[in-house]
Amino acid sequence: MKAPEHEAPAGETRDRLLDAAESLFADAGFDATSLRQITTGAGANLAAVNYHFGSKDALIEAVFRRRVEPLNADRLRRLDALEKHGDSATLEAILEAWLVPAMRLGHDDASGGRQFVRLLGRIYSEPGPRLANLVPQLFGEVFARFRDALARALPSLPPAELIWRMHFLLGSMIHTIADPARIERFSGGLCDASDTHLVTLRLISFVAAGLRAPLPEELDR
Amino acid sequence: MKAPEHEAPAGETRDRLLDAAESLFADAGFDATSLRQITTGAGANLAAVNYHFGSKDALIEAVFRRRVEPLNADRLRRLDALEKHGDSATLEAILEAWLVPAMRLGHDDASGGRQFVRLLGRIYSEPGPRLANLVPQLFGEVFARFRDALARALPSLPPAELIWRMHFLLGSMIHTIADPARIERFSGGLCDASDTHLVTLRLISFVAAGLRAPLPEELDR
DNA sequence: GTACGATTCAAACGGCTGTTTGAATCTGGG
DNA sequence: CCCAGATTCAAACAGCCGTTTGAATCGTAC
Repeated sequence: MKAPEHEAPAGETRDRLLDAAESLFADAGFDATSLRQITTGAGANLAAVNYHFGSKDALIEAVFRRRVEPLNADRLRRLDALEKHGDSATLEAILEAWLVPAMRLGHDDASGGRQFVRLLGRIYSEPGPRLANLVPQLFGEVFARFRDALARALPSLPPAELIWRMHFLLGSMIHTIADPARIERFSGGLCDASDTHLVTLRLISFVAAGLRAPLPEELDR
Repeated sequence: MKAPEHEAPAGETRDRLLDAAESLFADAGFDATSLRQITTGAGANLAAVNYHFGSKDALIEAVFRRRVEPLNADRLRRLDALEKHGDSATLEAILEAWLVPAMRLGHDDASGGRQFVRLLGRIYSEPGPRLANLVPQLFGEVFARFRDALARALPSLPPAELIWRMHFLLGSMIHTIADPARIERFSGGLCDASDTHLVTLRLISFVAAGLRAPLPEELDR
């Protein structure tokens, strides 16, 4: 009942389908990528997707789940480590625990992480009901954990204002991580996104300052 | 050679096609929206799109051009007004000149602006070569004008670092404008995005603080 | 009124889509 | 050895896609 020891291209069919789908989705989008392209790219039969996943939509969801679960685990592990040290963690340290795992994933050329983060940026702007319920499902728990940690690091910020600022910082991070080459095109080569550490440093200093900004008087009532 | 005085639904066929396309694209995306849906929604014949625009891709581009040109004009007019007052404008005022026109467009229920801004958020993450060259084409000149204005307001910030921070700020703004209801879902109703003025205030105070953040020592060399 | 260009229309084009089917093949356990 | 279950396979399914065509219709200028 088990799969064979050796496969033609590499690994199990199921994984090869996920790899091919991930890469093709990143390049062309979900709708523009056909099951025939995916199964051909994976060296599998056309029916393989429906056999292993049930439908194209279920395949898309599986592509996300495979990467997001380790990503969430990495983020939570770092946050736990921070909170173990008694008093509340630095703002910068919390942001680093959120950002670094995604940044690492996006620069991991060995696995398909680089392709995946491009999808991750699209999960928020993708139209239609296909991914609508996926974001809270995938990230809801981790969001809440980081929100609480940030609230402890910024005790004078009202809860609703914290959510607003987390919303802004999410925008910055997604925009940056999802397409590292974008800023190089955008700046005409003036900016260099190859050094992950420096990008992280820039992004954290930007959003940390935004989080710590004094409340406009008009909102302080 | 001119069109008739009165049309069945409203306005010229060309405009009705753009309206229907804009709304359908916003709801379902470019690929998932068929020309048949668009022409039916516009009360036009299936061949109308290819007659008036040449192809579906050209229609997509026309949808963007129609709204972006007035948006750019509004932004530049505000920036010009700021720079007329002799010395360099406040950081907050420049950001306002950038943000308010888009914010207004997104809350204009009469025209299809509300639908359009959802597309605007997608133009950055949309895969494939279809929109690849459109962003610099539509926004390149206006970007450059605002970059120069920001550079004058932040004279101690190195040029490359300014681009990085503009990149972050763009992420926040796009994320916020493209889907005003997102934060209400995201916050479980705790946050209210209905008051444009307050949202603008929050966003500007966040990104202004980020722009003014001191350079991390590691980058200050 | 008639000729002309612009616009609309119904119909068809070839091609690609996601999914299903039923038989063939493979693999490990009794 | 052979059977049961898991996997693969080729083929076909109905349906929708964007685009093209050529004729019909419209409004206007002559």
